[in-house]
Amino acid sequence: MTDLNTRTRYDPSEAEPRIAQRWLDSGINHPNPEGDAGENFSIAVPPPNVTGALHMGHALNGSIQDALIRWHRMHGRRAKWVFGTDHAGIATQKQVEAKLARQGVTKEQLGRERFVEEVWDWTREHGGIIQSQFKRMGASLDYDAERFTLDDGYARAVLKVFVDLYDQGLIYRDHYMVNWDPGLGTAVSDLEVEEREETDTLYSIRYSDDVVVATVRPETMLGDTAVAVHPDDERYKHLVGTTVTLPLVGRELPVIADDYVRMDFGTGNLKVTPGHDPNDFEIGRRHGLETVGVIGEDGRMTAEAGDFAGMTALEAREAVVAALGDAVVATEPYTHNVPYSQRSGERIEPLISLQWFMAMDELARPAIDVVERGEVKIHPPSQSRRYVEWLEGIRPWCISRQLWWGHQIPVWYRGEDERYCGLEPPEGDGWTRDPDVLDTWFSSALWPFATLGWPEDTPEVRAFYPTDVLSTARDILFLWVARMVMMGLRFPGAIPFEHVYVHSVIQAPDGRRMSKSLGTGIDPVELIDEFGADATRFGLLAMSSTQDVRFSKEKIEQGAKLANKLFQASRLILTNVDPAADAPPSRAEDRWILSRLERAKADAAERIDVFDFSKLALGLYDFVFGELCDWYLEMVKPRLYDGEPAAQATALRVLEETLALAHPVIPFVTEELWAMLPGERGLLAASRMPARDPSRLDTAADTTIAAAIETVRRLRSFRDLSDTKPSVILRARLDADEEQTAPLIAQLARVEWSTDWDAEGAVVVTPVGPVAILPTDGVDFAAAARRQAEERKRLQQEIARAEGKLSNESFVAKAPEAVVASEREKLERLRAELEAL
RNA sequence: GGGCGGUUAGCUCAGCUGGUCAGAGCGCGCGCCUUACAAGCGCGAGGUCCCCGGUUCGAGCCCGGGACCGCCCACCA
Repeated sequence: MTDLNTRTRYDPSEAEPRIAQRWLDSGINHPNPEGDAGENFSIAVPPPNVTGALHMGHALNGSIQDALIRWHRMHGRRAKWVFGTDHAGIATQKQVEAKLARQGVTKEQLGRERFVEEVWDWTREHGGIIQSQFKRMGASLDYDAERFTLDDGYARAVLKVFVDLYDQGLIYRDHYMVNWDPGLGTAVSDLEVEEREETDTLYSIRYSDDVVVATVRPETMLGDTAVAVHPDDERYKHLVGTTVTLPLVGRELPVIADDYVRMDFGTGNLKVTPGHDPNDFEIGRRHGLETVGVIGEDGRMTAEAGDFAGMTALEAREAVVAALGDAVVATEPYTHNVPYSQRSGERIEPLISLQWFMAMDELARPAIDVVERGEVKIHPPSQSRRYVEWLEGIRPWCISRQLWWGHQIPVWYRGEDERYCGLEPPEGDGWTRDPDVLDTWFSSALWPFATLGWPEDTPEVRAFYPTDVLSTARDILFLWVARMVMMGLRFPGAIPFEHVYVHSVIQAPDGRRMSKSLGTGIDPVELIDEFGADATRFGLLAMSSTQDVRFSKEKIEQGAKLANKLFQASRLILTNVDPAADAPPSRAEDRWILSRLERAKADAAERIDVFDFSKLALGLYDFVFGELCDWYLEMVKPRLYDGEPAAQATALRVLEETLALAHPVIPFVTEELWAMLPGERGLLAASRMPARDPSRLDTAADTTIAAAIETVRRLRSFRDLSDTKPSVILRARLDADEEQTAPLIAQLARVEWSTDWDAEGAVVVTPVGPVAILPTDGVDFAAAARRQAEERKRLQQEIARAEGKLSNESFVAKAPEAVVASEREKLERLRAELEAL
């Protein structure tokens, strides 16, 4: 162990690359596809964008999933953590478009085929980054079976699902109101739209003597095809069935009655623009109204807008208001929610477009059922309510995107009315393929099974589907998780995962969202550089929770301390034990640490079970610091130096098991130290977690050592308060019978037991009985006496409180006996302590 | 407009079914280079558990009301 004699500090930057390579070389990340999903353990990683870089969310989720994978692998299960990336249609296409723009080229100039080639080049160039970052984290993903949502096999799965759903009538094409992103030039789904509160001007516009409408978007009036009033509105009943003339345009608008209209808003007259407002669209469908599109997909006014054609919507707004002149009877500031595209940040333009949709009702029902029946368990449970409510209100999903990068829709057209949908192009000439691609989430929805080779009946599918856990942040519960459940049930015919763990979102230290654009992001790779991967993993797990949390560097530092502490403890133990040492525990402290270790093992198992990673990490820290290092190692040190076999064997055993227990959280340092343990033992990552041994739980030892520890604490406290230097050995007399731990207490508190029964001294009350501190040089007994007086006062107060409680008749009468009894015991104890003082 | 979560030590957070529950880490103060670790060790000071009512022998913990913060959902021009 010369190594440990010279290495005085654990250096993650030196050790981690070395260890990561050993794992990769070992093949443990790539389990054989044998057995069935019940006996194996699998997780499909939420696929990062192919050209993405590791952010805090990946790092946290990676730490969580890897802890689970390592834990279950160490329990003997074939553990597969499916790795791969997502083609991320919009995001990736945008990157390449931006790159081309810097070269002064547009994608149209290149043409579709060459543009897609460019994107492939781009993904190949930037695609390996996140993989290497996951490796730095120590994530034991199955890198050897990496998948990509656009690779051939995956694409076949996507097209098969499309064709099947098309054949079943669940996928259809329709002219329908969609969220149009004018910046990207594509439709986006409801989930990709976010509302922002804005203050605009609300214009009141006179259409006729009787009709005044209100709108924040005067330019849309050009597309009005009706005016609506509430059916019960007495003011306007006589108008229903008549028409008014639309100013500027001259179109005759029927006045219709519809429940949607609110009588108390404005005048109670609603302009109806079915072409540019989702509500008006619905009204239009109910009343068979004409639809006029005045804003085009380029965000400019169409020919339908007459004189205003070609203007941007905003320019048209001003122009329309100006043209209306006196017809604008009032303006007022108005605060309302405005839809924006999450992808481009552009204001969403609702317009009618020919798009592909997926009917969701039939798919949603089973996905609701499996959660309600508990076949899919969502943690924390509050999230399952959100999930169910969302699915119950689900609407058709717009799955087509006007992009070039993605799975092109497998539908061909010929002439006006011939249409073909299939896996292979149709026979014959003159067919044109639908230019649109599928929403990226369409392919992501197949992730848990398409990655395993479905629709083929592969050994991987049989061995690892359904997966066990899906871990993700809250924001894609609907976007992704719900859709995977629907597709899993519909296609392979089984739930895609048994547990959904919804982890917290880590916010910036000031509570804002971590984001590049706000400048609030923290790069996990920099954390790994500075503190090591173990520290980063530990810190992220420690700060995780069921709710959002603020990033705290302190937790990462705590992780670094834990890694170093284990390293130092190993140095102490491994440089002082004889590898052959073998003897059963001989003393209370040996039995105590084995008992505490057993508790720590049980505790960790419980935490893993309930997905409480914070307490898993912090519990390890508490055990290593608060029990193993602060106390046991300090107690056992002299015996280690003396070469006592029982001490050596116990220390070694506890170290070995502690390394194993901590491995899922801090894999690197534990693997490093494992290799230094005596004997040939292979990789820790491939080893079995030490079996639980309830026979080690030892209440007697727990009590004995807890008393000794408390005694040491009180003696140290006395030392400090009496200004006694640590170097001074206190003379003290133990006025009680405590042979078992008296030497231990003497050692740790630096006292020397005296048998001078006649001497007077300051009394320190301890759990093992009163200890008299005898006159010693360098001890300020006056200070100690002051301290003792304070202590006496505190005891008196507590006694008074306990007495008060016990003399309260209703307390004694109504409180459970055990509570009353323990209160009595407490009072007895306090009285005894006071007496001793 | 609905729904959910939060408000505990200077900071970040724990506190299970109401009865040693007032805690941890960091920070702060004091003291120590004690042959594993000074990025360490020991000791210590910090809290009207957001506010107001209520239930109870007893309430951070339960109930009602309020304040502030955050998130999600939603078709009100």
